[in-house]
Amino acid sequence: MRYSKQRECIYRTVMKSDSHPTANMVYSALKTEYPKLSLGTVYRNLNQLTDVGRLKRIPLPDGGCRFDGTTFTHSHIICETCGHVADVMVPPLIDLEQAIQRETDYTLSSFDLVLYGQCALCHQSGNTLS
Amino acid sequence: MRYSKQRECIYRTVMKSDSHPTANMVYSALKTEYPKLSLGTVYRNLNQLTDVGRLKRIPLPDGGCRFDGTTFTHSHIICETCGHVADVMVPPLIDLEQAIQRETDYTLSSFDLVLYGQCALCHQSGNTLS
DNA sequence: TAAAATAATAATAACAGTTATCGTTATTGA
DNA sequence: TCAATAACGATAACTGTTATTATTATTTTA
Repeated sequence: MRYSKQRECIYRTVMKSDSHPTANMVYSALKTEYPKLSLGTVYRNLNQLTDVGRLKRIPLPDGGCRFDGTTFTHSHIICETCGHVADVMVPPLIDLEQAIQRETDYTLSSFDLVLYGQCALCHQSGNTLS
Repeated sequence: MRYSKQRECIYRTVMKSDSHPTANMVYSALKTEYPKLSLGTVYRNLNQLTDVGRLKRIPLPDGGCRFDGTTFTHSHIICETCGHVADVMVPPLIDLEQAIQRETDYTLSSFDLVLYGQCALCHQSGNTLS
């Protein structure tokens, strides 16, 4: 993996963001400073950085996906009203592997826990989607 | 919601399938018997049935999504090699709500637990993706 | 250090899954 | 039975993402 200015910017943008940005959010954040940046470049680099393990991919139920610079094991809670994504450390799911072995013939390798709810802002302001 | 022959077929196809079919799988399963069936109709009805709560949507990490006629609370384990999706009853995540309250300001409403691994067939045959 | 080799880029086309449009058909309630 | 309208089929459009290709930038090595 060769150095590139674009990759460094893209990586730093994800790292310094606390909003688990999408590819498009990264692109928007950078296009003012680097007007010639291509959206394809953003996707390519986010994927490469993910493959290499420097970023994590968060697939969303609507098909989109977000990127996370946090590497330690954690889950995400998504506000069903405004779409904000927050980090959560969940208690270790100790019984999980035993349950898998009991109920299926699968070999477990990893899991994604995605929580849904409403963030404090949307909750207190009574916002809804409809 | 008005009756339609197409909706009934689509619903029954998901219910009797054990493979958590995609919209396209439902379409393929029915197009021989109903050659004039439109893929748009399949999507429209799967979405309607999901909105009404008669089906559940399983969003996959690759952006695709599958549908499930099982209504009771359960999770899914996905074979990373062949893509097969199996049902799993996971032990109740008792400490989850407390962890959310401790760490975030979100109100929890639901969660999706998606497990990844390898099914017995792929495991014993040594299959890999690459 | 200069030149060759080749990753990475920008621009853009292509692609997959899904949703929207619209004229037609089928269900339903009066 | 017939008017109102939900649902349909066919197809266009849309969204998020990946592939292509000619060009540019980084790295290797002579």
